[in-house]
Amino acid sequence: MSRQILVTSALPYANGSIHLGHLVEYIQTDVWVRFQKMRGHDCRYMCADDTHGTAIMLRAEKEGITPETLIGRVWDEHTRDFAGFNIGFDHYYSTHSDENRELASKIYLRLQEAGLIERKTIAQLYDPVKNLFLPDRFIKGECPKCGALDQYGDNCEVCGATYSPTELKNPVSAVSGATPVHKDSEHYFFKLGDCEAFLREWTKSGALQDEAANKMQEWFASGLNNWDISRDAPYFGFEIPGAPGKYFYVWLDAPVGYMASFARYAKDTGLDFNAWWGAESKTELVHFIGKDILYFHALFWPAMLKFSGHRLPTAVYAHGFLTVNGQKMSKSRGTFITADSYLAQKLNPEWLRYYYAAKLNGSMEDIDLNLDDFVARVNSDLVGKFINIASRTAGFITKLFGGQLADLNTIKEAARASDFEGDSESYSIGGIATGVARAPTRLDVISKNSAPLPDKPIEQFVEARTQDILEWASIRGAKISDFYEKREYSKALREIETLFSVANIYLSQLAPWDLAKKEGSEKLLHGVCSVAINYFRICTVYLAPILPTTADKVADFLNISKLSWNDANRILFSHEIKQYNHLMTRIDPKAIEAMVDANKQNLEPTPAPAPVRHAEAQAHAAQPAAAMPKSATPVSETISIDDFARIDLRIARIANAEHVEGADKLLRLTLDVGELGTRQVFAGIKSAYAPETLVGRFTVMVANLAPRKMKFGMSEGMVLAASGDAPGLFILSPDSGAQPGMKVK
RNA sequence: GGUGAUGUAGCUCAGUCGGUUAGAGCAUCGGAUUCAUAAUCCGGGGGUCGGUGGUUCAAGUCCACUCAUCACCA
Repeated sequence: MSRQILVTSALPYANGSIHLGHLVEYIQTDVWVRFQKMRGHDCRYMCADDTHGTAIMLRAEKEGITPETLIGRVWDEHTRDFAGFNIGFDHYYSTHSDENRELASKIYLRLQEAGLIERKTIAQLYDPVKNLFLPDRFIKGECPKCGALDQYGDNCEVCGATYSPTELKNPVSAVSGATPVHKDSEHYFFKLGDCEAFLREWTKSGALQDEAANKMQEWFASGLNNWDISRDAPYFGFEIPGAPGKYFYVWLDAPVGYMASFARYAKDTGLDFNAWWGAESKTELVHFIGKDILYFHALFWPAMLKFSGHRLPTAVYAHGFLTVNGQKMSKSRGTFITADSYLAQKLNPEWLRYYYAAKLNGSMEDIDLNLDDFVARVNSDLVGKFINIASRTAGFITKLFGGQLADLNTIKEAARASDFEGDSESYSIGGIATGVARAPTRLDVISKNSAPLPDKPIEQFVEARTQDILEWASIRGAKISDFYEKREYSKALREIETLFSVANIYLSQLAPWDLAKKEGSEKLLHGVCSVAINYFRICTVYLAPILPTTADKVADFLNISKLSWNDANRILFSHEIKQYNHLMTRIDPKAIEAMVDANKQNLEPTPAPAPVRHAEAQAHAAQPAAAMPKSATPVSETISIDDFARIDLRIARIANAEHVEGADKLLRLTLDVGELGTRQVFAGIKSAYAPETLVGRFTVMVANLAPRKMKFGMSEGMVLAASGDAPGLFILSPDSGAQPGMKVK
């Protein structure tokens, strides 16, 4: 029976680029969604940008643009990055939408009717210069416990203490540098404490992983506090109905964004919103999230849904974080890798999808991206064992059999031609048991216990054995689909990798290259290669949720329509396939190094903490530089705007960069300046940059600097770079979106 | 600080209700092979299961303590 499933991933915050940490979640979700769709279920994948909050407001202000412009630009970047990794959202929206405003207001009003909203005046730190209440993360000062300097308002990174911002010694506003003052304000609270009985019950509904349910018990034990859902103006968000000057806290309307994204999608496609979100909905609602935001999705969100008359989540699946080479992602190590920089190195997104899948399971454990292991695993398993099956047999089909696969009987005979023996748990070839025996096989269990299992006599297992290698591969699909369903992708891939192995053993045993030299073996040769191609096709079906692009390429190569899960139960015979073109190349480790280098040098002013989403938590990514006065180079003499306008600054793409023979400090850059053509510039940046890491980067150049003849040739401009007393040299980069030739002003 | 999770081969990970000699892939070493965009097959070596103590006929697995790492603390 076909299920109706609405799936979401957490909404990325519109204040930063998508990086490889984010992608764990989107890839995890996308694989699950694609799997469900392949099984024939009606599955819809919703997401959106999370766009509200103080951080967005200040970031836009700093850039001199409206928040709307900022979130529009980030939406473009995010959707482009996601498309680059084949994340197949059915709809990707924004929380800054009419639908979201309406739904958030409606939910709020219903909670109010239910008596779950209360007002209370609280004192908060206030920036008297910017006239702004300060979120915890925008206040810095000395830790009240250990006295460490320059700590955020919620916890100390030195001693780990947590406290409230009012306890901070010598507090300073990170926005203006002013000393914050205490100021009273009336806030609106959602009475979460009143929902405890319901939440305790819901915890047992099976929607949560065991680990998460344990966590909930912890939270219940420490007591549920009411939730502050309002923020004072100025704030970028939705004004609370009936409360002028008060805005919904970003975390209130963020999860409503799931609903709003669907509402818009439903409007556009004619679906019935209430059938999916009404209290009586028969559909499934599945949220994929990071473990950091469990609190919001396991407490606030179900309580909001319940008491506003909506359906509840069927499942909330939390995953762990990404580490790179065993450590937290770090900008200085170059392991804070953006989605964009991965794609810019022409790395295949399916490699990463495969590697993540090989690591992912249904738990909240962190997963590690070990870059050496990444290269090894993709090259040997994915390309060497899987792709190679087609690569090594397709040539025979094309050259000797006119691209035509053998007929059904020939294939069936060839599928039984090896010494292959398999039951559903293990297999052996030539009498040598291989592979799957990591868990005891059922037959082993029987001999170990020296008595047949009560429900299944040993004869059944023997009968269940098949000598048909294709049938065996087909049978294993049940186990694989079970693992996909449970998000145990690493286990699913283990099974699939066992299939690769069997195919290669089969081929080495039947040795088509020998058959091709032997008289009278044409039929067997044809059969063996056709078996291999069919086997490859079955593997592709199992891999398709992880490797959608490759699966499409395989379908094209095999000259068939898009693969569905049931294709693993069919044999393709007497069918013409196309000529084989290589489906996937190996990873060049140099490209990985280059990507890491590129991320090292692309240092933003401040690091964002790894995979944290959402406003206040990520606020220090938007840290203004003005916060702390520094001893600095004195400012140069004042100039007029006209003086400044005389300098023609342009965006340039570094088309080429090379060492200059005989020069200690210089690199020769060829700059693409769009309509202005190309310029040759000698830049004194050899000490800081390897030429190959510069190619393709965007920077800013002075386009109207008088050309200067140098020993090595003409220099037709100048590249802008920052340096100070400390060692280091940093060339400027525009935000993505800038095009060569654009004027900087 | 409190709570939860994790720690198994050089690397990445399996290991179900405690049960023979702790498994796989990669890496490494030896052999075979040449159809394959150097990719496959066979075999070998490699382990104090973080540490200490306990329960048990039997502990990677259960218990206590301890060390390290990670996360959460609204």
